This record gives sequence, C-alpha cells and structure tokens, in this order.
Amino acid sequence: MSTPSAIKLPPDTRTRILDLAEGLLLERGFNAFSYQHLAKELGVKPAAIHYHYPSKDDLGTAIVARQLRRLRKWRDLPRVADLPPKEQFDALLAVYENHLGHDRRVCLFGALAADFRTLPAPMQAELRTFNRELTEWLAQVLAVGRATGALRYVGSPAAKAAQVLTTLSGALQVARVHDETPFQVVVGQLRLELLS
Amino acid sequence: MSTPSAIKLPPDTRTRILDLAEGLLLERGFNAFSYQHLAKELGVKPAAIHYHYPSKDDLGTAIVARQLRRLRKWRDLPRVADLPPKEQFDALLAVYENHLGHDRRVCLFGALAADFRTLPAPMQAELRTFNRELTEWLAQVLAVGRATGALRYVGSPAAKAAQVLTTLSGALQVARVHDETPFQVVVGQLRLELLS
DNA sequence: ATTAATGCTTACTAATTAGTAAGTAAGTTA
DNA sequence: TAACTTACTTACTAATTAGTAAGCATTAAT
Repeated sequence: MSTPSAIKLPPDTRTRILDLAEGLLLERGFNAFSYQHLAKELGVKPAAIHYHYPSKDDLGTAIVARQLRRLRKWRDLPRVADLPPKEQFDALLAVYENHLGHDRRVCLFGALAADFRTLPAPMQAELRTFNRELTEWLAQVLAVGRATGALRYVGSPAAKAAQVLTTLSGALQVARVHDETPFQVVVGQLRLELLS
Repeated sequence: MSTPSAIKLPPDTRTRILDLAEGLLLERGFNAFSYQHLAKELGVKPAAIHYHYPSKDDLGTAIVARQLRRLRKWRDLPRVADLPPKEQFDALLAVYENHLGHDRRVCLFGALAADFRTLPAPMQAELRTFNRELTEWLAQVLAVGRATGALRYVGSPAAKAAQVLTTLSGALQVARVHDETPFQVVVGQLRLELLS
C-alpha cells in the first residue's frame, strides 16, 4: 500500500514542464511560448527542458500524445462508457465547459488547427488520430442516442458528430475572442436542437 | 477615363506585401512568417517591409482591417444584398468553399482565434468587429429567411447565426487537419438542417 | 532649377530563439 | 567503494527575429 493508485504524487519536473507547456499551448498557441518562458516559470534553466524534451517538436508531440491517452482513458471510464447517450453527450459538453472555465482555454484541436502546417509530422499524426477517435466516439453516442429516442437529428451520425465537434471547437474560440456568452449561446442552440 | 474603376492596376509593393502576408497568415498562422520571409518572396529587403508597415503589429492590423472593409463591401454589394435569404446563405457558403479551394485556407477568425491573446490590441479590436458584423448580418439573413419560409431552424436568429459561423470556421480547420471531406460533410449537414 | 517626397537599400543593433557540450552533485546499483 | 545513472547547471553557438538609421536614386511639385 505504499503507492495506491488513487494518490497524487507531487509532479516531477518532467510532468510540470508538460503541464505548463500544455497550458500555454491552449491559452496562447504553440508558437507563443519558448523554452526560456517555460524555464523561467519553473525555476530551472532552459537546458533542463531540453534534457526532458530534446526539441520543441518532442515537447509538442508529448502534449498531444498525452491528450490522446487522456481521451481514451476518459472515454473508457465506467462512469462515462456506461452512461446513456444523452448523459454521455452532456459529459462531453462538460469537458468543453471546463475548458471555458479554465481561463477560456480552447480545445487541443482549436489550438493547433491554424498552425497545423508548421507542426512536426508526429504531432500532426497524433492530432489527426485524436480528432478521428473523438469523432468516432461521438458518432456512436449519437447513433445509439437516436435509436433509443434520447437524441434527435437528421443526417448520418458521423456527419452530425463532425458538425457538433466542429461547432464546439469553434465555440471555445469565439469565447476567447469575445466572452463566454457566445459559447453559452452556441451550446444552448446545440442542446435545443439535439434534445428537442 | 484614364483610370476606370473596373481596371485592375498591377499591385504596388504595399499591396503585394499585404496580399502575401494575408496568404501566409491564413495558410500557416500569424506567428509563422517573418519580415525576412516576406522580403525574400517579394524580392525586396526586409527594411522595405518596415517602410510600408513599420511593425508586424501594423501589418497584422492592416490585414484584418482590409478584411473588414471587404466584408462590408461584399455584404452591401447589390448582387449580395438584393438576394433572397436562401441565396444569401449560399453566397456565404461559397465564400468558405472558396477558402477551401484556395489551398485550404482557414477563415480570418479561425486563423487568429487560437493566438488571440498574443495579438496587438488594435488587431484584436478589428477582429472582434469583423466577427460581430458578420454574425449580425447572418442573423438578419436567417431572420428574414425563416419569416419567408425559405430557411428552417429553432431558436433565435442570433443564436443560430453564431452557431453556423462557428461551425463554418471550425469546418475549414478540420479540412486543414484532415482533408476536404469533413468540410463537405459538415456543410452538407448544415444545408440539410436549414433547407429541409 | 531646386526642393521635397517616395520607395527603397545597406548596414547595423539588441534581443530572442532552439539547441549542444561539458561539467557536476546526488542518488542507485554492483 | 566504485561505477553508473539521473537530473540538472553553466557556458556556449549559430540562426533568426523585429526594428532603426542613414543614404540614395527616382519622381513630383514649386
């Protein structure tokens, strides 16, 4: 019982770097932070960052890879996987609302899409996988949701899933440019249409 | 008749800078090009860019300001303003499809939202105005469209307009990360819902 | 004809960037 | 205890960045 799985250890430098970089990525964009920024904030020297993540490409890729691991873990969590479709959809909305409440962070996809062509290839690949798996998950939720009468929409589940995720990603971006209101408006519209 | 309004003059350096910078902004993001890149591509020295746009902030602001002028001009064009709502909506979709066909450029909003907090204040202000005016225009189109029976949706015109624009911006981003297919899928879903 | 504005170039600064190499102190293992 | 590994720091490079200042043709105005 020396290291029970539920106990949170104080994060080591490696993790602290990743946490900070992820935060900056989602708050200011990938090209908007440097190893110097990270080092200063963490109270270490830039070379310490290079020790853990030799290049910025490695760091960026690690951020996306971790988010992908988190997505899979979240999706397969009993308290998510065993929910009925409507509640699964609400759980998804809660994730985006949580981003909003966390200093109006955009989602990973929204943070990287614009600069996509400047990203290292492994990062691009991870982001594609992330988006594909999330879309497939939501499509499945929407399919079951319509079959059970809990959710209402026209078109294919895959098309609706792509539209919804696209909308949510955009909604967080609008919230950044203006304020939280348009996000709430757009999400309200989404719920109105799906749950009517 | 020496300079009829319909004749396109060969663009001067000032305009060529703006065109190139705008293209790079929409294709690779605001932090992904430098005065050196611009200068090399245009066959001038970096200082020539500074002569026309003293700082990158000025250049960025000029890009957004021009897009705002274009939006207003387009919106007020007889061949747009005098159209019935359904055709106005199609005209809007055509703009986004044009972006897609132009090397999968994202829209101005989608290009700047993620990095928004790193942008100079005047640029932020112009982008807010751009988004507000576009949303207001679409809300009006949707309001008339529903009143005349040409367009169908639930909720307020303002909410639906915000949702649609958010979706279109996101759809261009998805097209960049994957390919044109998801854009077509999402736009197809939008049309299916609005024109059913 | 002279002056002045326009549109650059040349030459430079100072800051910042990612990244490397070598060294070091503390802990871990053999 | 000796060798090795981990997690750094110090000190550096080479490239790139935005930006400035001064000079120089060419054109336009007086």
